[in-house]
Amino acid sequence: MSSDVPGFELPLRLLLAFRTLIDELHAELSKQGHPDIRPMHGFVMQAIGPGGTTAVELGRTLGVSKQAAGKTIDTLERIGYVERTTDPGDTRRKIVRLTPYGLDALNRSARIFDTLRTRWATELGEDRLRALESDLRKVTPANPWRLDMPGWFGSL
Amino acid sequence: MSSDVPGFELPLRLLLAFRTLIDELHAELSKQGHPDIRPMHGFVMQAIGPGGTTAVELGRTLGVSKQAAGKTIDTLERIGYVERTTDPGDTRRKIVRLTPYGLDALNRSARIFDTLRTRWATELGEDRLRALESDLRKVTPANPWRLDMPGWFGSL
DNA sequence: CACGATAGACAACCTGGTTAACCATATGGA
DNA sequence: TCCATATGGTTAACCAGGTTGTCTATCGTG
Repeated sequence: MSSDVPGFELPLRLLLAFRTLIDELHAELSKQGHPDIRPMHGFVMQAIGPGGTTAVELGRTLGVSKQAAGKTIDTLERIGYVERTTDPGDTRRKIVRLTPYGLDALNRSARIFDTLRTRWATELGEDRLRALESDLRKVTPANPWRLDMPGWFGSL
Repeated sequence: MSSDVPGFELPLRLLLAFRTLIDELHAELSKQGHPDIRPMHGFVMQAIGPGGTTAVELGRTLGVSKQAAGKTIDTLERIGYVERTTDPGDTRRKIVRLTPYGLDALNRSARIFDTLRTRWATELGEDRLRALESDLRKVTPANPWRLDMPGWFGSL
């Protein structure tokens, strides 16, 4: 049957695995000149992308309200990771762009994640890791950016 | 190499997979008479266990402050999932115990998780799922209850 | 050109964290 | 035995990151 694993273990392990990666990422980022970055900031910056975005658009991408997106942008702006510039073609819009510092954090994050992935590949075997990735893709939504976590990234 | 997967995908998929399970759990719990339960409550109740605990102890188990644990207990008490009784042997301590309603939620959660696991086993194949579980165990801490997520279960 | 739709900001509120301070009770050593 | 210290719990003030509702400014179209 299916219950030799007490129901709670699988979800817990998934969460823990995520946490493990994120914790190590931030320990490393901290060493590499980004001590103030918070776990979700990396995801938000990834969602902003190199081309920039707006608060409304970011909210849609992340599945949170435009106000929540605006607050997050405020924070990111305050600590120097993004900047707001007004769109010359539409003065209502404010384009949010990564600063060089923000871009640096994003690039370092990607490299660190690659390193961590390599470590997992060593621990599990490349084949097993690929299988794991493939299986995770099968059981999760196609568009990974539609996080829809008002409260995951947040309350819970 | 390792970068045919853009670094961010693995952590994201782990989080999404967790989310997927939790969302379906709560959709189902809601149908089964537990509409007010929040995602973390199940984990907290699991951490409380059938024998009961105290605020300080629960805080230690979950890796949050005793005050935070106390607040969570307040909430759980308010919605009827736990009750506080004073310890006759030490009048400072207040034993937190699951109510029958709380126990019911916990039991149903376990059953629903089992059902979801079975669905994954169908989608992925039992062998693949076992491999996934085994691999997750390899890359996560031994004690899954030491969540240490002040801010995961929480801010981020 | 007026009106509806859109972008952004602001306010009030909620949840689940944090520290700090405090009170009551246990407990162990002089 | 008594007092100092440690421990359990509560309260208060704060923070981050969500929510909804309201408001203003601007865009774009009939």
